[in-house]
Amino acid sequence: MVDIFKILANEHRLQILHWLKNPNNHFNAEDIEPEVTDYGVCMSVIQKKAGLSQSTISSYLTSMVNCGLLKSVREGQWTYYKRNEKRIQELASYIKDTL
Amino acid sequence: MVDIFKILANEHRLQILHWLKNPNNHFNAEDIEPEVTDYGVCMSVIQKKAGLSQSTISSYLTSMVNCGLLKSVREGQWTYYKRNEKRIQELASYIKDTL
DNA sequence: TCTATATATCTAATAATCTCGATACAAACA
DNA sequence: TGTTTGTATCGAGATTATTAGATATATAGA
Repeated sequence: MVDIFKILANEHRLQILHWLKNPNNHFNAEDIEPEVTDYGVCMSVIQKKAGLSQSTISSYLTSMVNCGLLKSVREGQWTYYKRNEKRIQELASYIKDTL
Repeated sequence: MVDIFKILANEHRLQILHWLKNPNNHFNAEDIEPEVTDYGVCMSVIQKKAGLSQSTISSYLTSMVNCGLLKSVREGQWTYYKRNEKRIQELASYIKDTL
């Protein structure tokens, strides 16, 4: 559980999580088709919006997948990321009932 | 919100929050009367249980008060700490609905 | 095969956090 | 007033996080 909080203890990662809640509200679907799909949003699109380096975003996203907050799918040369809503609700429940 | 997650991103602080959820289950009320009261639990009792230095616990508790997770009351030479349940539930709601 | 694009990994510099001991302050009490 | 107990603050060394650039890998297309 500490590991999840460590991931959330960063402005940029929180933002990414928020953007991915409603990708169409935060990423311009017209400009970036087909990088926003049912699979999620691909790294380069997230990276451009975040304004951090590609290596930083890559390691952020990897860590978010590792702690279960995101899921990823590799499709050709792209890796798509989406939220793991189940995990996020589990976190909310944990704080509500157990923390 | 990031600041709250930073506070939670530490094993010891998480433990303290958990101990204070049910102080009587975690602190021996007989040994330490009257340090566990309606006001909460005093610092020295928390410090002894945590096994970290007094200065560390003091700054942890202060930071937890500052971010709203705990409330404190000074009574004579003691400072008592208890959870801010309202704030904790707000955090759970934020994660559930907004994050 | 050569090139361009997307992603992943490695290395390193800077910044922040962790944690302690020393010390200061504050209250209780002999 | 001097001493003890509880708490707060300061300064510093060790550890961890942040973040970028360089480089490697993988895929798609000319």
